[in-house]
Amino acid sequence: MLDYLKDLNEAQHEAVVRTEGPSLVIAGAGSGKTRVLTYRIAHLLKQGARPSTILALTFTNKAAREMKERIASVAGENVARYLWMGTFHSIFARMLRVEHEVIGYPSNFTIYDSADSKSLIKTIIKGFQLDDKTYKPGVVASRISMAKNNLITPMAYASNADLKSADKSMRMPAISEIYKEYYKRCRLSGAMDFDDLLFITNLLFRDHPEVLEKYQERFGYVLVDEYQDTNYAQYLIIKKLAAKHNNICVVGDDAQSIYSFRGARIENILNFKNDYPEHRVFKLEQNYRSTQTIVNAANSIIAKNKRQIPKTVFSENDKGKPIKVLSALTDNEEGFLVAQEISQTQMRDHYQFLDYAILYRTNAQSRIFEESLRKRNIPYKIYGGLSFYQRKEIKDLLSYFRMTINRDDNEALKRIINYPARGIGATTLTKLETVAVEKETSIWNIIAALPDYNYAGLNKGTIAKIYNFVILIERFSQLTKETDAFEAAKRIAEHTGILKDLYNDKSPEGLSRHENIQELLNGIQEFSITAKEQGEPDKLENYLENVALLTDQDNEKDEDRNKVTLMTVHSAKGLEFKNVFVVGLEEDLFPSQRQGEKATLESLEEERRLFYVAITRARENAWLSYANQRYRWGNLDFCAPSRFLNELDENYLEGLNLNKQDSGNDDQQNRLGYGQTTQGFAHRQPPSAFKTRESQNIFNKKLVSLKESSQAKSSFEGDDPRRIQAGMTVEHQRFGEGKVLNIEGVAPNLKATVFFQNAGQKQLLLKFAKLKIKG
DNA sequence: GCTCAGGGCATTTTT
DNA sequence: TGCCCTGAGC
Repeated sequence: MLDYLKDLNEAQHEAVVRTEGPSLVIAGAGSGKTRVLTYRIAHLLKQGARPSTILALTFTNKAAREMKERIASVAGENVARYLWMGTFHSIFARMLRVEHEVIGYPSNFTIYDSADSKSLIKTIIKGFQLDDKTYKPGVVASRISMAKNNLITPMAYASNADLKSADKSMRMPAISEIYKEYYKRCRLSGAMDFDDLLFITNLLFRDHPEVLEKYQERFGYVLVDEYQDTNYAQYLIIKKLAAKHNNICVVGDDAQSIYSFRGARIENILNFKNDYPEHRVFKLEQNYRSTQTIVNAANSIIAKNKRQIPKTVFSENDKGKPIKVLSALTDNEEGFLVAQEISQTQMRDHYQFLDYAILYRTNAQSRIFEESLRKRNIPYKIYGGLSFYQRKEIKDLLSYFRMTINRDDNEALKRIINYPARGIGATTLTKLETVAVEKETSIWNIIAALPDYNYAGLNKGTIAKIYNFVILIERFSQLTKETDAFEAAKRIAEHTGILKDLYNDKSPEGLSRHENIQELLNGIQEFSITAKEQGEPDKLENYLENVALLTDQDNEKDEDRNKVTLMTVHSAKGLEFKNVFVVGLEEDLFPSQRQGEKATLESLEEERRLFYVAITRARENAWLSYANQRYRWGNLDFCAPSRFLNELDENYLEGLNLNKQDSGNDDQQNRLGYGQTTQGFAHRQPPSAFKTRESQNIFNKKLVSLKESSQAKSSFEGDDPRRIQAGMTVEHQRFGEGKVLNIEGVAPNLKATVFFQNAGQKQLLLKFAKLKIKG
């Protein structure tokens, strides 16, 4: 019995079996955190705790699913099914649907994703006649998000002097008004945004103690994964829910807290001991993932950080090879070096492609590596960028679904009222929206009862078109009630003409859009089938409940398995690879080292942790690479390697060849800069680390040859005719691939002579010839 | 109501 | 370099 406990070391074992009272599990990178969490739950179940009394919260669907599967394999599927296990957002969305009456929302409330939020904010800004260059919707959205994460209501915001003066100094004094209006309109639309799911849960618990008590009573055990990433709203929910039984177990690693920009508070984990004086601490310090070299090198980076929970992460694995530093003079060379290393080590040491990951700070950095991998025919996959559920065609179809479930959903209505085109344009929509705002109701309520509103001043033709739209949605609503999710979805896709529309579009983009719709329908079919099998509700409404909370990483394809992974360091958290390249380590990419940015001690420490997270993804080998010079936004930029490279203990490195100099204290470093990064013509000076004569000479020599060849070398993808230059490879719809011989004229009358392999030399007016630029 | 030329702007991201 | 936004013009 309990043989699963045998897999655990002493610290892990303790953390699993001490189930009562508050527990803080400090889990260093690769120390078996997920294992402890799952075994702890399994252990609770074995000891007789009912699954429905266990609340386990994670940050991603993937983490929740994996944990659930592992528990199912230990404790049985029938038990695992009844656990309250999921992401913060999905669990509390579920709770809010049950408790909708108390908070004055419909149970079928829509969940607005960030695009919906932004678009609503944009309309509000326009409606207030504010300039959206000053009031950037994204910035306003993040202010509102910040407020909600800190449980500041619109009212509280308006009377908060600090926030108001901060807004004023950003020249956006009206944010508090926008917040108020945004909050109101979400309610009128029967919609919650992501932050609302936590914010309103907090309001629910604050204003309805009887509801809080019900859940406090229910959850005998509360477990939280990645506790260092919780924001204030999440922190408070957990604290309240666990207050009765006090069986709270949080697992996390302060050294991996890298999400402060989205409201995560490292204080939550640092202060756990104050919140629960009678707590126990379990430290998982043995790293099972990586070589000693990697673990020690990573430790040496965060050693400088002041605020941390003391711990000694160690590895008993092989010492392993030193971390290799690749210093390239240009970004192209960096890409080349990385691809070369992959080819060589892969052949020499028989690795598969899935054993490699390339990690970078920003998504935009992926391009150069894509290119270099493509040149060597190395298969790769990229995470990040446009997610499946964010694609236009998917959002359009989902908006139809949303409208059939919650007709007050203004954002959905605005997307589809004229898609496919039915002659209801922007002017009409503005009129309708104005009336809706005036009457404090949803647009649907206006168009469903147009005569009551004097037809909103519309002409006869338009009224008829709107009437048809209303009928269509009514019909779909009926349909979704009568049939299962798949049948309803399929019929909607057909009847709206979306499917046919995309089917007729034979361009590559149209083809892929059609495929995407098919893929979505397949997913819905799968949902319908499983729901039926498990005896759960199988209506479109039920499918829609969670789809807003899904992301790309929730549907990985099989054919993508054996490929090199390209992703940001942030999204690599929780993953591991045998071989990891941490690339683009220029100082310029780290705000704490960028001139003109205010670096706080906190942000500097977080960047060290980011670097720590990156390195500890590697099991066997790690590479660190940087380029001293790259094209950024059309300018030649000089970069120094990040200071974090200098902070690494060189005993663990191979190939670091810098003029190390005293880097001074953090404050001095923050004021160091190497010229300007402004847009325009300002160029940077070579960094001081390269000011020895020798390195300067190499630098200059390389630079000259680079400048000479940059024209021919430059390659990119896109179809902006302004970017087309002689020497480029382009693709034409009819003539296929060709080489641009010369360009004359200025836009819009750019003429290009292009040599096509199959069609000979052609003069094209770029205005009419769509050329896709190829790498 | 749609298309296209030109301007302007660029962290990290899960839900 | 890529791409989103907008206003002008059809």
